Amino acid sequence: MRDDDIATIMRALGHPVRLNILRILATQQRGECCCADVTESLPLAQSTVSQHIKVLLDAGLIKRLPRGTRNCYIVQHDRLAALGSAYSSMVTGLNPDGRNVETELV
Amino acid sequence: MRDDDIATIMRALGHPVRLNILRILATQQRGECCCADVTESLPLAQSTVSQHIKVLLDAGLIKRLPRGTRNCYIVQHDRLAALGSAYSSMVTGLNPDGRNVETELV
DNA sequence: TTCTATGATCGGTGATTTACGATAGAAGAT
DNA sequence: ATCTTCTATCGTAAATCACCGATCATAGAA
Repeated sequence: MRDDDIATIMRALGHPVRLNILRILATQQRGECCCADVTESLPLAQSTVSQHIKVLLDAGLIKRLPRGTRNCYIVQHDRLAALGSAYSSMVTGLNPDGRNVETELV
Repeated sequence: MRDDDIATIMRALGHPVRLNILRILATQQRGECCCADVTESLPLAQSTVSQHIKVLLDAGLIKRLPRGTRNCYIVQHDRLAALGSAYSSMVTGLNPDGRNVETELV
């Protein structure tokens, strides 16, 4: 994973509302449906939520599922995991002693 | 770690130049000195680098060490690890099956 | 077909970010 | 004391972001 990709994803995660949206999406059991639901759970306009969703989409952190007249979104857990992976190896690489300060992986 | 803190750190890491700066700082063996060195390693003006450094400072990702006429910076590995920790538990929390997609920790 | 609901997108506003050159202050050297 | 070096900060311009209301396209219902 290139630096640019890491930065893009980090950036997408770098807003509390977007962290919240991920959580809201994940909470919907069966992954079924979301979107107006998300707006309903937040003190923001629909257009604003839609924009935040787009940022998450562009970062590949969620996926769109057209469901008739509405769009549902599901969290891309593998992508989140991939970031964790890339991040951990970056942190490990930064550590001069090579000791794994904490997270072991990859 | 609160969402706001996670978002702040993520955001600080959400720029390729800043990832680079972390790497440059980490590469200086003995953690000794940096700053003009950083500017030298990047195609950016000194003032711009200084601003990026400030973002990293504010996020607690690096620490300033006054060294006479110059300032040196060192990476705060524990802070990086703390984010990894917070991130991993967040991702785990997002996963409906509770299975740990990958990174095990905390 | 016409109506309704959903949600993406457009246009706009104000705040923030990224970049720069210029400046200023502090520490060390002369 | 003066000069030099280093670097934070200021001022500025351009780009991007976060938010909003309004609009438009689409799918389903009437």
